[in-house]
Amino acid sequence: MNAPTKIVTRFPPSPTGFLHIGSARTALFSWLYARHHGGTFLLRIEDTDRERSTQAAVDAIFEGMKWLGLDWDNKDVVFQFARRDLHAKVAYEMLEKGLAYKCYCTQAELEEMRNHQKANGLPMRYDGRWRDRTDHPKDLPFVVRLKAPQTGETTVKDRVRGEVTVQNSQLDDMVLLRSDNTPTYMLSVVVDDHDMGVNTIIRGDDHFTNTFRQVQIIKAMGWPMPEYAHVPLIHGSDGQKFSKRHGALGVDEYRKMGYLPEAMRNYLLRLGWSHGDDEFITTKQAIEWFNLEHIVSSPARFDYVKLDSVNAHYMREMADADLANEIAPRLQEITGNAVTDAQVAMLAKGMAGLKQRAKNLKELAESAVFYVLSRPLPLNDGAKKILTTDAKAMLAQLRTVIDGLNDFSAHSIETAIKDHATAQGKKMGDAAQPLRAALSGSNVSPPIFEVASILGKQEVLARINDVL
RNA sequence: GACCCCUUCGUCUAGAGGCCUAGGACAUUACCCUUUCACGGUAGUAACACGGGUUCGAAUCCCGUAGGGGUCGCCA
Repeated sequence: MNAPTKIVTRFPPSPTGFLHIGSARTALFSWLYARHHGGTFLLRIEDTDRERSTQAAVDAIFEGMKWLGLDWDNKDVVFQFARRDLHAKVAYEMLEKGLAYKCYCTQAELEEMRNHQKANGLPMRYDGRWRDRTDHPKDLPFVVRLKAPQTGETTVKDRVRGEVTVQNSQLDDMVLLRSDNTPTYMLSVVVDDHDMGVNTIIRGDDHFTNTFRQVQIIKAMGWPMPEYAHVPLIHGSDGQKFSKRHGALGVDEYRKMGYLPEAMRNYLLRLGWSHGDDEFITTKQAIEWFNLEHIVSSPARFDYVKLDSVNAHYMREMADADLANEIAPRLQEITGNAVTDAQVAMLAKGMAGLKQRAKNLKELAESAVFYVLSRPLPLNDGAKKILTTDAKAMLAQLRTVIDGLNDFSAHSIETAIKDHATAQGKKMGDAAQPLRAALSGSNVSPPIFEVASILGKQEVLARINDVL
Protein backbone atom coordinates (compact mmCIF):
# COMPACT_ATOMS: atom_id res chain seq x y z
CA MET A 1 0.00 0.00 0.00
CA ASN A 2 1.13 3.48 -0.76
CA ALA A 3 1.07 5.79 2.18
CA PRO A 4 -0.71 9.00 1.24
CA THR A 5 1.96 11.45 0.23
CA LYS A 6 1.97 14.77 1.97
CA ILE A 7 1.75 17.49 -0.63
CA VAL A 8 4.69 19.87 -0.67
CA THR A 9 4.54 22.90 -2.97
CA ARG A 10 6.81 25.88 -3.24
CA PHE A 11 7.04 29.40 -4.56
CA PRO A 12 10.50 30.35 -5.79
CA PRO A 13 10.64 33.99 -6.90
CA SER A 14 13.87 35.60 -7.91
CA PRO A 15 14.44 38.92 -6.16
CA THR A 16 15.30 40.94 -9.22
CA GLY A 17 12.33 43.31 -9.14
CA PHE A 18 8.84 43.62 -7.74
CA LEU A 19 6.60 40.66 -7.06
CA HIS A 20 4.96 40.22 -10.45
CA ILE A 21 1.21 39.72 -10.50
CA GLY A 22 1.58 36.57 -12.57
CA SER A 23 3.99 35.14 -10.02
CA ALA A 24 1.53 36.11 -7.31
CA ARG A 25 -1.06 33.94 -9.00
CA THR A 26 1.14 30.86 -9.19
CA ALA A 27 2.02 31.51 -5.55
CA LEU A 28 -1.69 31.62 -4.76
CA PHE A 29 -2.32 28.37 -6.62
CA SER A 30 0.59 26.65 -4.89
CA TRP A 31 -0.54 27.92 -1.52
CA LEU A 32 -4.14 26.89 -2.13
CA TYR A 33 -3.10 23.45 -3.29
CA ALA A 34 -0.95 22.84 -0.22
CA ARG A 35 -3.63 24.15 2.13
CA HIS A 36 -6.32 22.09 0.44
CA HIS A 37 -4.33 18.93 1.00
CA GLY A 38 -3.11 19.84 4.45
CA GLY A 39 0.35 19.93 2.93
CA THR A 40 3.26 22.30 3.10
CA PHE A 41 3.90 25.49 1.18
CA LEU A 42 7.52 26.57 1.03
CA LEU A 43 9.16 29.83 0.04
CA ARG A 44 12.55 29.93 -1.61
CA ILE A 45 14.37 33.01 -2.80
CA GLU A 46 16.27 32.33 -6.00
CA ASP A 47 18.98 34.88 -5.58
CA THR A 48 21.71 33.24 -7.60
CA ASP A 49 21.81 36.10 -10.06
CA ARG A 50 24.10 38.23 -7.92
CA GLU A 51 24.07 41.11 -10.36
CA ARG A 52 20.36 41.66 -10.30
CA SER A 53 19.27 40.41 -6.88
CA THR A 54 18.55 43.09 -4.31
CA GLN A 55 17.51 43.19 -0.69
CA ALA A 56 14.74 45.63 -1.62
CA ALA A 57 13.28 43.02 -3.92
CA VAL A 58 13.51 40.36 -1.23
CA ASP A 59 11.59 42.66 1.12
CA ALA A 60 9.03 43.38 -1.58
CA ILE A 61 8.42 39.65 -1.97
CA PHE A 62 7.92 39.12 1.76
CA GLU A 63 5.63 42.11 2.03
CA GLY A 64 3.66 41.18 -1.05
CA MET A 65 3.14 37.65 0.17
CA LYS A 66 2.06 38.85 3.60
CA TRP A 67 -0.32 41.38 2.11
CA LEU A 68 -1.88 38.70 -0.06
CA GLY A 69 -2.21 36.51 2.99
CA LEU A 70 -0.07 33.73 1.57
CA ASP A 71 1.81 32.38 4.55
CA TRP A 72 4.69 30.01 3.98
CA ASP A 73 5.53 27.13 6.25
CA ASN A 74 9.32 27.30 6.36
CA LYS A 75 10.21 29.79 9.04
CA ASP A 76 13.69 29.83 7.59
CA VAL A 77 13.18 30.85 4.01
CA VAL A 78 15.62 29.09 1.72
CA PHE A 79 18.03 31.39 -0.08
CA GLN A 80 19.30 29.59 -3.10
CA PHE A 81 22.67 31.29 -3.32
CA ALA A 82 23.58 29.98 0.12
CA ARG A 83 23.18 26.45 -1.18
CA ARG A 84 25.46 26.84 -4.19
CA ASP A 85 28.08 24.46 -2.90
CA LEU A 86 25.48 21.74 -2.50
CA HIS A 87 24.38 22.32 -6.08
CA ALA A 88 27.96 22.22 -7.33
CA LYS A 89 28.50 19.00 -5.46
CA VAL A 90 25.72 17.39 -7.44
CA ALA A 91 27.31 18.57 -10.67
CA TYR A 92 30.62 16.97 -9.69
CA GLU A 93 28.84 13.82 -8.66
CA MET A 94 27.28 13.66 -12.09
CA LEU A 95 30.65 14.31 -13.65
CA GLU A 96 32.13 11.38 -11.78
CA LYS A 97 29.30 9.09 -12.74
CA GLY A 98 29.70 10.04 -16.38
CA LEU A 99 26.30 11.75 -16.44
CA ALA A 100 27.94 15.07 -17.22
CA TYR A 101 31.08 16.27 -18.93
CA LYS A 102 33.44 19.21 -19.14
CA CYS A 103 33.06 21.66 -22.00
CA TYR A 104 35.85 24.10 -22.80
CA CYS A 105 34.01 26.22 -25.34
CA THR A 106 34.52 29.95 -25.04
CA GLN A 107 31.63 32.41 -25.17
CA ALA A 108 32.81 33.60 -28.55
CA GLU A 109 32.90 30.07 -29.86
CA LEU A 110 29.35 29.43 -28.71
CA GLU A 111 28.14 32.65 -30.19
CA GLU A 112 29.70 31.78 -33.49
CA MET A 113 28.03 28.39 -33.36
CA ARG A 114 24.65 29.95 -32.73
CA ASN A 115 25.10 32.51 -35.47
CA HIS A 116 25.99 29.77 -37.88
CA GLN A 117 22.92 27.78 -36.88
CA LYS A 118 20.66 30.77 -37.18
CA ALA A 119 22.03 31.72 -40.59
CA ASN A 120 21.53 28.22 -41.89
CA GLY A 121 18.11 27.73 -40.38
CA LEU A 122 19.35 25.01 -38.11
CA PRO A 123 17.93 24.35 -34.68
CA MET A 124 19.76 26.51 -32.16
CA ARG A 125 21.34 24.29 -29.60
CA TYR A 126 24.73 23.29 -28.33
CA ASP A 127 26.15 20.69 -30.67
CA GLY A 128 27.88 18.61 -28.00
CA ARG A 129 31.36 19.08 -29.40
CA TRP A 130 33.01 18.32 -26.06
CA ARG A 131 30.70 15.49 -25.15
CA ASP A 132 33.10 12.72 -26.03
CA ARG A 133 36.44 14.47 -26.09
CA THR A 134 39.10 13.34 -23.70
CA ASP A 135 41.88 15.74 -24.76
CA HIS A 136 41.01 18.14 -21.96
CA PRO A 137 43.29 21.16 -21.84
CA LYS A 138 45.00 21.89 -18.52
CA ASP A 139 44.30 25.10 -16.59
CA LEU A 140 41.60 26.34 -18.90
CA PRO A 141 38.15 27.30 -17.61
CA PHE A 142 35.37 24.83 -18.34
CA VAL A 143 31.68 24.42 -17.69
CA VAL A 144 29.98 21.19 -16.71
CA ARG A 145 27.28 20.11 -19.10
CA LEU A 146 24.65 17.43 -18.73
CA LYS A 147 25.23 14.36 -20.88
CA ALA A 148 21.65 14.19 -22.02
CA PRO A 149 20.28 11.21 -23.95
CA GLN A 150 20.46 11.88 -27.67
CA THR A 151 17.97 9.32 -28.82
CA GLY A 152 14.54 8.32 -27.68
CA GLU A 153 12.04 10.67 -26.19
CA THR A 154 11.09 12.28 -22.94
CA THR A 155 7.54 12.50 -21.70
CA VAL A 156 6.42 14.95 -19.08
CA LYS A 157 3.17 14.29 -17.30
CA ASP A 158 1.63 17.63 -16.58
CA ARG A 159 -1.54 18.07 -14.58
CA VAL A 160 -2.67 20.92 -16.78
CA ARG A 161 -1.19 20.04 -20.15
CA GLY A 162 -1.53 16.29 -20.00
CA GLU A 163 1.26 14.08 -21.33
CA VAL A 164 3.65 15.88 -23.63
CA THR A 165 6.47 14.12 -25.42
CA VAL A 166 9.57 15.64 -26.94
CA GLN A 167 12.25 13.88 -28.95
CA ASN A 168 15.50 13.81 -27.01
CA SER A 169 17.28 14.92 -30.16
CA GLN A 170 15.62 18.30 -29.58
CA LEU A 171 17.28 18.74 -26.22
CA ASP A 172 20.88 19.85 -25.93
CA ASP A 173 23.45 19.35 -23.24
CA MET A 174 22.72 22.22 -20.94
CA VAL A 175 25.20 23.85 -18.62
CA LEU A 176 25.02 22.66 -15.03
CA LEU A 177 28.00 24.45 -13.59
CA ARG A 178 29.44 27.69 -14.90
CA SER A 179 33.09 28.27 -15.47
CA ASP A 180 33.28 30.18 -12.19
CA ASN A 181 32.05 27.06 -10.45
CA THR A 182 28.59 28.44 -9.68
CA PRO A 183 25.53 26.35 -10.50
CA THR A 184 23.02 27.38 -13.13
CA TYR A 185 19.35 27.84 -12.46
CA MET A 186 18.52 24.54 -14.17
CA LEU A 187 20.64 22.64 -11.69
CA SER A 188 19.74 24.68 -8.63
CA VAL A 189 15.96 24.39 -8.96
CA VAL A 190 16.12 20.66 -9.39
CA VAL A 191 18.48 20.13 -6.48
CA ASP A 192 16.59 22.49 -4.19
CA ASP A 193 13.21 21.04 -5.02
CA HIS A 194 14.57 17.59 -4.34
CA ASP A 195 16.27 18.54 -1.09
CA MET A 196 13.23 20.45 0.12
CA GLY A 197 10.99 17.50 -0.59
CA VAL A 198 8.87 19.40 -3.08
CA ASN A 199 6.61 16.94 -4.85
CA THR A 200 4.20 19.24 -6.65
CA ILE A 201 5.53 22.00 -8.83
CA ILE A 202 3.01 24.61 -9.87
CA ARG A 203 4.61 27.30 -12.00
CA GLY A 204 4.17 29.49 -15.03
CA ASP A 205 3.95 28.00 -18.48
CA ASP A 206 7.13 29.80 -19.47
CA HIS A 207 8.95 27.02 -17.64
CA PHE A 208 7.30 24.24 -19.58
CA THR A 209 10.06 23.56 -22.09
CA ASN A 210 12.61 23.80 -19.32
CA THR A 211 10.89 20.89 -17.66
CA PHE A 212 12.19 18.45 -20.24
CA ARG A 213 15.74 19.46 -19.39
CA GLN A 214 15.17 19.38 -15.67
CA VAL A 215 13.62 15.96 -15.92
CA GLN A 216 16.90 14.75 -17.42
CA ILE A 217 18.76 15.73 -14.28
CA ILE A 218 16.17 14.13 -12.03
CA LYS A 219 16.35 10.92 -14.03
CA ALA A 220 20.14 10.93 -14.12
CA MET A 221 20.24 11.29 -10.36
CA GLY A 222 17.51 8.72 -9.88
CA TRP A 223 15.39 11.07 -7.81
CA PRO A 224 11.61 10.81 -7.48
CA MET A 225 9.73 12.66 -10.18
CA PRO A 226 7.60 15.55 -8.91
CA GLU A 227 4.17 16.29 -10.29
CA TYR A 228 4.06 19.27 -12.60
CA ALA A 229 1.27 21.73 -13.25
CA HIS A 230 2.11 24.50 -15.69
CA VAL A 231 -0.24 27.40 -15.44
CA PRO A 232 -0.85 29.50 -18.57
CA LEU A 233 0.52 33.00 -18.42
CA ILE A 234 -1.41 36.17 -17.81
CA HIS A 235 -1.49 38.61 -20.70
CA GLY A 236 -2.16 42.31 -20.73
CA SER A 237 -5.64 43.57 -21.57
CA ASP A 238 -4.53 43.94 -25.18
CA GLY A 239 -3.55 40.28 -25.38
CA GLN A 240 0.13 41.07 -25.51
CA LYS A 241 2.73 39.77 -23.16
CA PHE A 242 2.26 41.13 -19.66
CA SER A 243 5.68 42.50 -19.01
CA LYS A 244 7.02 45.41 -17.05
CA ARG A 245 6.96 47.44 -20.21
CA HIS A 246 3.48 46.28 -20.96
CA GLY A 247 1.36 47.17 -17.98
CA ALA A 248 2.42 44.50 -15.52
CA LEU A 249 2.76 45.79 -12.00
CA GLY A 250 3.98 44.52 -8.67
CA VAL A 251 1.45 43.50 -6.04
CA ASP A 252 2.41 46.55 -4.01
CA GLU A 253 1.00 48.76 -6.75
CA TYR A 254 -2.35 47.05 -6.49
CA ARG A 255 -2.38 47.74 -2.79
CA LYS A 256 -1.65 51.39 -3.47
CA MET A 257 -4.41 51.54 -6.07
CA GLY A 258 -6.80 50.53 -3.33
CA TYR A 259 -7.51 46.90 -4.00
CA LEU A 260 -8.29 44.58 -1.11
CA PRO A 261 -6.16 41.46 -0.70
CA GLU A 262 -9.24 39.24 -0.57
CA ALA A 263 -10.43 40.77 -3.83
CA MET A 264 -7.03 40.21 -5.44
CA ARG A 265 -7.09 36.60 -4.32
CA ASN A 266 -10.57 36.07 -5.69
CA TYR A 267 -9.83 37.80 -8.98
CA LEU A 268 -6.52 36.01 -9.49
CA LEU A 269 -8.11 32.70 -8.62
CA ARG A 270 -10.88 33.11 -11.17
CA LEU A 271 -8.35 34.21 -13.76
CA GLY A 272 -7.35 30.75 -14.81
CA TRP A 273 -9.34 28.52 -12.52
CA SER A 274 -13.02 27.89 -12.12
CA HIS A 275 -15.55 26.20 -9.94
CA GLY A 276 -18.60 26.01 -12.17
CA ASP A 277 -20.33 29.37 -12.34
CA ASP A 278 -19.08 30.61 -9.00
CA GLU A 279 -17.67 34.12 -9.13
CA PHE A 280 -17.27 35.20 -5.54
CA ILE A 281 -15.22 32.62 -3.77
CA THR A 282 -14.04 33.20 -0.24
CA THR A 283 -10.59 32.05 0.71
CA LYS A 284 -12.10 29.37 2.91
CA GLN A 285 -14.09 28.02 -0.02
CA ALA A 286 -11.09 28.33 -2.29
CA ILE A 287 -9.05 26.12 0.01
CA GLU A 288 -11.89 23.66 0.15
CA TRP A 289 -12.44 23.59 -3.61
CA PHE A 290 -9.10 24.18 -5.24
CA ASN A 291 -7.75 21.51 -7.54
CA LEU A 292 -5.46 21.22 -10.52
CA GLU A 293 -8.12 19.75 -12.81
CA HIS A 294 -9.94 23.01 -13.25
CA ILE A 295 -6.97 25.16 -14.11
CA VAL A 296 -7.79 26.66 -17.49
CA SER A 297 -5.43 25.66 -20.27
CA SER A 298 -5.32 28.93 -22.18
CA PRO A 299 -3.77 32.26 -21.22
CA ALA A 300 -6.02 34.94 -19.75
CA ARG A 301 -6.03 38.69 -20.09
CA PHE A 302 -5.76 40.89 -17.07
CA ASP A 303 -8.85 43.08 -16.83
CA TYR A 304 -9.01 45.99 -14.41
CA VAL A 305 -12.71 46.49 -14.99
CA LYS A 306 -13.50 43.05 -13.66
CA LEU A 307 -11.02 43.46 -10.83
CA ASP A 308 -12.84 46.65 -9.90
CA SER A 309 -16.15 44.90 -9.72
CA VAL A 310 -14.76 42.08 -7.60
CA ASN A 311 -13.11 44.61 -5.35
CA ALA A 312 -16.31 46.63 -5.03
CA HIS A 313 -18.04 43.49 -3.86
CA TYR A 314 -15.51 42.83 -1.12
CA MET A 315 -15.50 46.46 -0.05
CA ARG A 316 -19.23 46.37 0.49
CA GLU A 317 -18.81 43.26 2.61
CA MET A 318 -16.27 44.94 4.85
CA ALA A 319 -17.30 46.41 8.20
CA ASP A 320 -17.85 50.17 8.02
CA ALA A 321 -15.47 50.89 10.87
CA ASP A 322 -12.71 48.86 9.22
CA LEU A 323 -13.18 50.70 5.95
CA ALA A 324 -13.07 54.04 7.74
CA ASN A 325 -9.77 53.11 9.35
CA GLU A 326 -8.51 51.80 6.04
CA ILE A 327 -9.04 55.09 4.20
CA ALA A 328 -7.87 57.36 7.03
CA PRO A 329 -4.24 57.41 5.85
CA ARG A 330 -5.35 58.11 2.30
CA LEU A 331 -7.50 61.02 3.49
CA GLN A 332 -4.60 62.38 5.46
CA GLU A 333 -2.53 62.29 2.31
CA ILE A 334 -5.19 64.15 0.34
CA THR A 335 -5.98 66.85 2.90
CA GLY A 336 -2.61 67.11 4.57
CA ASN A 337 -4.34 66.95 7.96
CA ALA A 338 -4.38 64.14 10.45
CA VAL A 339 -7.69 62.33 10.67
CA THR A 340 -9.09 62.44 14.20
CA ASP A 341 -10.85 59.60 15.99
CA ALA A 342 -14.08 61.58 15.86
CA GLN A 343 -13.68 61.90 12.10
CA VAL A 344 -13.06 58.19 11.72
CA ALA A 345 -16.26 57.57 13.66
CA MET A 346 -18.08 59.98 11.38
CA LEU A 347 -16.68 58.28 8.29
CA ALA A 348 -17.84 54.95 9.62
CA LYS A 349 -21.35 56.32 9.88
CA GLY A 350 -21.18 57.63 6.35
CA MET A 351 -19.67 54.45 4.98
CA ALA A 352 -22.95 52.79 4.05
CA GLY A 353 -23.65 55.58 1.58
CA LEU A 354 -20.03 55.91 0.51
CA LYS A 355 -19.00 52.34 -0.17
CA GLN A 356 -21.58 51.48 -2.78
CA ARG A 357 -20.23 54.36 -4.87
CA ALA A 358 -16.61 53.29 -5.03
CA LYS A 359 -14.75 50.48 -6.73
CA ASN A 360 -11.61 50.68 -4.66
CA LEU A 361 -10.11 52.30 -1.58
CA LYS A 362 -8.66 55.14 -3.59
CA GLU A 363 -12.04 56.12 -5.00
CA LEU A 364 -13.61 55.59 -1.60
CA ALA A 365 -11.19 58.00 0.02
CA GLU A 366 -11.70 60.57 -2.70
CA SER A 367 -15.46 60.43 -2.36
CA ALA A 368 -15.25 60.63 1.44
CA VAL A 369 -12.91 63.57 1.61
CA PHE A 370 -15.69 66.16 1.97
CA TYR A 371 -16.52 64.73 5.41
CA VAL A 372 -13.12 65.64 6.80
CA LEU A 373 -12.21 68.73 4.81
CA SER A 374 -11.92 71.90 6.84
CA ARG A 375 -14.26 74.76 5.91
CA PRO A 376 -14.83 76.50 3.69
CA LEU A 377 -15.07 73.61 1.27
CA PRO A 378 -13.69 74.03 -2.24
CA LEU A 379 -16.47 73.79 -4.82
CA ASN A 380 -16.15 71.74 -7.97
CA ASP A 381 -17.56 72.96 -11.28
CA GLY A 382 -20.76 71.02 -10.85
CA ALA A 383 -21.36 72.57 -7.45
CA LYS A 384 -20.67 76.07 -8.74
CA LYS A 385 -23.17 75.53 -11.51
CA ILE A 386 -25.83 74.46 -9.03
CA LEU A 387 -25.33 77.44 -6.74
CA THR A 388 -27.30 80.01 -8.71
CA THR A 389 -28.95 83.01 -7.11
CA ASP A 390 -32.18 81.04 -6.85
CA ALA A 391 -30.35 78.15 -5.26
CA LYS A 392 -28.76 80.41 -2.72
CA ALA A 393 -32.10 81.95 -1.89
CA MET A 394 -33.41 78.45 -1.29
CA LEU A 395 -30.42 77.63 0.90
CA ALA A 396 -31.04 80.72 2.98
CA GLN A 397 -34.55 79.45 3.63
CA LEU A 398 -33.31 75.95 4.36
CA ARG A 399 -30.96 77.37 6.93
CA THR A 400 -33.95 78.49 8.95
CA VAL A 401 -35.77 75.22 8.43
CA ILE A 402 -32.73 73.21 9.51
CA ASP A 403 -32.01 75.44 12.44
CA GLY A 404 -35.48 74.75 13.77
CA LEU A 405 -35.02 70.99 13.71
CA ASN A 406 -34.80 69.09 16.98
CA ASP A 407 -34.66 65.65 15.49
CA PHE A 408 -31.62 65.65 13.24
CA SER A 409 -32.07 62.22 11.71
CA ALA A 410 -31.83 61.87 7.94
CA HIS A 411 -35.51 61.10 7.79
CA SER A 412 -36.49 64.13 9.82
CA ILE A 413 -34.34 66.46 7.74
CA GLU A 414 -35.71 65.02 4.54
CA THR A 415 -39.29 65.44 5.62
CA ALA A 416 -38.76 69.02 6.73
CA ILE A 417 -37.03 70.03 3.53
CA LYS A 418 -39.47 68.20 1.33
CA ASP A 419 -42.35 69.95 3.05
CA HIS A 420 -40.67 73.29 2.68
CA ALA A 421 -39.94 72.76 -1.02
CA THR A 422 -43.49 71.64 -1.67
CA ALA A 423 -44.88 74.65 0.19
CA GLN A 424 -42.75 76.88 -2.02
CA GLY A 425 -44.07 75.18 -5.11
CA LYS A 426 -40.63 73.71 -5.77
CA LYS A 427 -39.40 70.22 -6.42
CA MET A 428 -37.31 68.21 -4.06
CA GLY A 429 -34.31 68.59 -6.32
CA ASP A 430 -34.49 72.36 -6.10
CA ALA A 431 -33.69 72.06 -2.43
CA ALA A 432 -31.59 68.90 -2.36
CA GLN A 433 -29.11 69.85 -5.06
CA PRO A 434 -28.11 73.23 -3.57
CA LEU A 435 -27.81 71.53 -0.20
CA ARG A 436 -25.58 68.86 -1.77
CA ALA A 437 -23.36 71.52 -3.29
CA ALA A 438 -23.06 73.33 0.02
CA LEU A 439 -22.42 70.29 2.16
CA SER A 440 -20.20 68.25 -0.15
CA GLY A 441 -18.76 70.89 -2.43
CA SER A 442 -19.82 68.69 -5.30
CA ASN A 443 -22.75 67.79 -7.51
CA VAL A 444 -22.27 64.13 -6.65
CA SER A 445 -22.47 62.67 -3.17
CA PRO A 446 -24.16 60.04 -1.04
CA PRO A 447 -27.82 60.75 -0.12
CA ILE A 448 -27.59 64.33 1.07
CA PHE A 449 -29.95 64.10 4.05
CA GLU A 450 -27.92 61.20 5.33
CA VAL A 451 -24.81 63.32 4.87
CA ALA A 452 -26.44 66.22 6.70
CA SER A 453 -27.44 64.04 9.60
CA ILE A 454 -23.93 62.63 9.94
CA LEU A 455 -22.31 66.05 9.66
CA GLY A 456 -24.50 67.43 12.45
CA LYS A 457 -26.56 70.58 12.64
CA GLN A 458 -23.75 72.97 13.50
CA GLU A 459 -21.52 71.89 10.67
CA VAL A 460 -24.42 71.88 8.20
CA LEU A 461 -25.38 75.42 9.11
CA ALA A 462 -21.79 76.56 8.88
CA ARG A 463 -21.31 74.97 5.47
CA ILE A 464 -24.48 76.61 4.19
CA ASN A 465 -23.27 79.98 5.44
CA ASP A 466 -19.97 79.44 3.66
CA VAL A 467 -21.61 79.41 0.24
CA LEU A 468 -24.09 82.20 0.78
C1' G B 1 13.81 29.24 -37.91
C1' A B 2 13.21 24.58 -34.72
C1' C B 3 10.39 22.44 -30.82
C1' C B 4 6.17 22.76 -27.51
C1' C B 5 1.49 24.75 -26.05
C1' C B 6 -3.14 27.43 -26.73
C1' U B 7 -7.95 29.02 -29.54
C1' U B 8 -16.29 29.31 -26.60
C1' C B 9 -19.78 36.39 -26.31
C1' G B 10 -15.46 42.68 -26.11
C1' U B 11 -13.14 40.22 -21.31
C1' C B 12 -13.00 36.11 -17.45
C1' U B 13 -15.21 31.53 -17.91
C1' A B 14 -19.16 26.91 -17.71
C1' G B 15 -19.07 22.85 -20.96
C1' A B 16 -15.79 15.58 -19.99
C1' G B 17 -20.42 13.16 -27.64
C1' G B 18 -26.99 13.82 -27.02
C1' C B 19 -29.05 17.79 -20.81
C1' C B 20 -26.61 23.45 -25.84
C1' U B 21 -32.09 27.10 -29.37
C1' A B 22 -24.25 27.13 -25.83
C1' G B 23 -25.04 28.86 -19.36
C1' G B 24 -22.88 32.51 -15.65
C1' A B 25 -19.99 36.95 -14.43
C1' C B 26 -17.80 41.74 -15.90
C1' A B 27 -18.55 45.33 -19.65
C1' U B 28 -22.41 47.33 -22.84
C1' U B 29 -27.81 48.93 -24.34
C1' A B 30 -32.91 49.98 -22.76
C1' C B 31 -36.35 50.41 -18.94
C1' C B 32 -37.71 50.59 -13.56
C1' C B 33 -36.25 52.67 -8.75
C1' U B 34 -34.44 57.80 -7.55
C1' U B 35 -32.82 64.61 -4.51
C1' U B 36 -27.32 63.75 -7.67
C1' C B 37 -24.13 59.76 -8.60
C1' A B 38 -24.22 54.96 -7.52
C1' C B 39 -26.45 50.44 -5.67
C1' G B 40 -30.46 47.29 -6.77
C1' G B 41 -34.21 45.14 -10.23
C1' U B 42 -36.01 43.66 -15.24
C1' A B 43 -35.08 42.87 -20.29
C1' G B 44 -31.65 42.86 -24.47
C1' U B 45 -27.20 42.69 -27.88
C1' A B 46 -23.12 39.36 -28.04
C1' A B 47 -19.16 33.46 -28.83
C1' C B 48 -17.89 27.46 -30.09
C1' A B 49 -11.10 30.64 -35.22
C1' C B 50 -11.49 28.10 -40.20
C1' G B 51 -11.64 23.50 -43.24
C1' G B 52 -11.98 18.39 -43.43
C1' G B 53 -13.10 13.81 -41.13
C1' U B 54 -15.13 9.98 -37.12
C1' U B 55 -20.30 9.29 -35.36
C1' C B 56 -27.22 8.21 -35.81
C1' G B 57 -25.41 12.76 -33.26
C1' A B 58 -19.46 17.09 -32.14
C1' A B 59 -18.27 23.25 -28.73
C1' U B 60 -16.71 18.41 -26.91
C1' C B 61 -12.82 13.03 -30.51
C1' C B 62 -9.05 12.95 -34.91
C1' C B 63 -6.30 15.52 -38.95
C1' G B 64 -4.99 19.95 -41.41
C1' U B 65 -4.90 25.46 -41.88
C1' A B 66 -4.72 30.16 -39.70
C1' G B 67 -3.81 33.18 -35.54
C1' G B 68 -1.64 33.79 -30.66
C1' G B 69 1.88 32.42 -26.84
C1' G B 70 6.25 30.01 -24.76
C1' U B 71 11.28 28.04 -25.03
C1' C B 72 15.74 27.63 -27.57
C1' G B 73 21.80 31.95 -22.35
C1' C B 74 27.90 30.20 -18.45
C1' C B 75 19.34 34.88 -16.70
C1' A B 76 15.98 33.02 -13.35
